[in-house]
Amino acid sequence: MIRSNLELAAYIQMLYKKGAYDIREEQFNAKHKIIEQDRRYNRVYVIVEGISKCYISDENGKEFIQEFLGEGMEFGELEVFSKKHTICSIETITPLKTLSISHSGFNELLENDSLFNQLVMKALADKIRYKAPRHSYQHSYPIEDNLLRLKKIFPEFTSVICKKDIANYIGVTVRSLNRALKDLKEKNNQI
Amino acid sequence: MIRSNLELAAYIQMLYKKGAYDIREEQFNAKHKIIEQDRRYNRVYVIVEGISKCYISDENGKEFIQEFLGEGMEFGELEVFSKKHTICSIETITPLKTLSISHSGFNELLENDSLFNQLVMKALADKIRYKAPRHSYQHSYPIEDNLLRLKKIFPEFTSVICKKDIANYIGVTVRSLNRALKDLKEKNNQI
DNA sequence: TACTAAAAAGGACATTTGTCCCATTCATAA
DNA sequence: TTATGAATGGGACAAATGTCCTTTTTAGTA
Repeated sequence: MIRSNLELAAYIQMLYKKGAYDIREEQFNAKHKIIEQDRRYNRVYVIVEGISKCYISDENGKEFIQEFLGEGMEFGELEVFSKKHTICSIETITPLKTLSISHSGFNELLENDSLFNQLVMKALADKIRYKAPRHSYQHSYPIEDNLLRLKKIFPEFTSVICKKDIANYIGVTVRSLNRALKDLKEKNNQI
Repeated sequence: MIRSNLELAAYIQMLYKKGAYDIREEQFNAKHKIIEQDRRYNRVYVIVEGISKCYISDENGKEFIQEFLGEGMEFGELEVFSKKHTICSIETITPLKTLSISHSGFNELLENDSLFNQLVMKALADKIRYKAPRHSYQHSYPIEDNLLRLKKIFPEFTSVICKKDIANYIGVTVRSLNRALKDLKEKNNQI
């Protein structure tokens, strides 16, 4: 549920310590919007500490959360490959510490550092691998099943992530989420 | 709706003509399952001609179609980066012509051909960019809106793709799809 | 402490979608 | 040509989810 990539986190920190390229450290408070949908930015970020959410909002303001990003997850990288606007917003949930690098530095690294290249390639592949089953599962199973599944992979999710975000992650309304939680409680399946 | 990547198609054909690596041409009939979920394979495919579907099936046999793949789309590449089982099945819709390359050849290309590396990287990024808004849109809009949207980006979709596949792509039952189509017809919004 | 806004919980009802059927059409193979 | 199974279309009802609203709880702040 909260994605991470410890290998990438370790590697980017190693690069940072070596003082290579123009890697920069940044800190953000909770509830800070780092990236806004449909804009252009010129840095790629890797999370070193904390949790943020990556979401799409539609014209009615509805949010659909794509993933929760934890240590080692990168964002802003898609726009390096296809020079278009961002498709997601990124907002911190907890205070966040990141390392970031400019598009040109990122490209240099991809070109010259074969291990970095492989790590980024694998990170992209993992995002795809992860998304596919999640959406199909959510679509074809009732809310209760989705909650039990979340509980299994991340037992304390209800205390870290607010109801609205959980609902937007599963793709239902808060009302429906509450209903499902209540029903589970009555069945003695505490969440 | 039917994804394509003409740049990659052209590039892989150029490599094939040069006789480089171990690129091999293959043909498949319609309704042939090329890749089965939860298996291991050791080749990466690029579609040169035809249409196939990429789908996940659950334990009840329900299919959820991830994308329809057209010219230039690759499949089987995710398993090069993370050495795990396939997450999707690939089945042809029309007769299909592909070029394929072994995992080791693919890795060699990534390592030695910087342009190929970039094309693959971009292809992965595009798969992510494409998936995100699609799923969130499907989730938050009624079936009719989804159909009108499909109609806009691919007007003749109903004649190329069977009802079951369209339903599995949108993530609804065939019954619901038929209901929506009928309602649209009554509103004079022919599809 | 008292006030305020946001988050959480849930009642009542409407709407959408699914499930379970059955009838019809279409394509294909015997 | 006939037989067979798949694809299509839709009726009737059940179940899941959304919408709209109100109340309660919580957390933060004057």
